[in-house]
Amino acid sequence: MKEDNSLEEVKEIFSDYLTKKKHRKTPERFAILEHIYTHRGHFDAEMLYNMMQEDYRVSLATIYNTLDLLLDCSLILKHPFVGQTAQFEKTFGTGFHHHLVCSKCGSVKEFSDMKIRRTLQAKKFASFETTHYSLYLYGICSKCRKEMNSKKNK
Amino acid sequence: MKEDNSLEEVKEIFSDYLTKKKHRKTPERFAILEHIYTHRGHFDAEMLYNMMQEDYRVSLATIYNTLDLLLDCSLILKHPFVGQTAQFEKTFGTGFHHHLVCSKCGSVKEFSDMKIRRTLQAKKFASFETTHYSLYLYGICSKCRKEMNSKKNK
DNA sequence: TTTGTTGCAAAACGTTTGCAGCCTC
DNA sequence: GAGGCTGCAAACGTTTTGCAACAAA
Repeated sequence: MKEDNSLEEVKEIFSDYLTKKKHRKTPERFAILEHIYTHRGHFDAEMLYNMMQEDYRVSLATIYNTLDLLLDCSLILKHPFVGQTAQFEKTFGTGFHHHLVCSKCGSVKEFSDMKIRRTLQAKKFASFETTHYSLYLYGICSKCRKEMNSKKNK
Repeated sequence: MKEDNSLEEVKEIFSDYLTKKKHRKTPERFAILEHIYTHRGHFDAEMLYNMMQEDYRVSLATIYNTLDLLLDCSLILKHPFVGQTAQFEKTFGTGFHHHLVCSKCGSVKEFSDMKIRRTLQAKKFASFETTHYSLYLYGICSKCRKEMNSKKNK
């Protein structure tokens, strides 16, 4: 699947969703979707706002509004990181991955592990229909580990 | 391990931690710890504050301060649920468990799975020191599933 | 034409901070 | 007695809301 196709595909999904829910297809909404899908990695509302100021001006309120819609139709996901601002990520074309979160500096790295993935996907419940999962490993990244060690030696 | 012993044990851990870090052993800190460990389930700062008003008055600021200390010595953990307020949970005497979160009604259930636990604990990184992990499975709980089915049949 | 959506600014919310007085150590 | 800790209230940063103007259907 090519990047370009992915963008068109995603716009269509959003369009269908808006139609189904009887929401309006405003240029702002599609501009926001487009910026998200031509951007790499995680982002929060303000990063998206700043990024968009250059070529398509929208208000923060509209960004929050649209993020809710995109969440509802699963075109983005909201990360439950412990911290100040809500982090988002697009869901199409990113491949599967888990997250490493540094408890010290809050940095987030991604990793993939097939064994973990298989183990989790195999899990079934009688009275719960799993749609997706999120796995976060917390700890200290190498950068912070170095800083802590050098402080200790003082 | 009995509940009563667990409380004493936990107080000792906290006491040792405070000594080691050269922090003071104030009555407020131990009162907060005690309330947390005689309470079941998840809680947030304000719930704890309201709960404590009855028999030991502390300020919200002190609660936040103490929660940070308890996090630092791993007597509680902070849940990265998607949402407004930070959720905490005690770490001793609760057994290990993962979480099922219903995307429809937001209810949270716990489950245990040794295979998953072992797989995740076995994972090691060269440049990341893992301290803990959190796993959340999202989906639709049986109650919401029934509601959705009965709506569809109308 | 209707009514959902936008931008703006103000409000709300959880959390953090500054500071005077208190109480461990 | 010194300095960390507390309570209070004000400040902070993110997200939500109220409202008038606008534009999609």
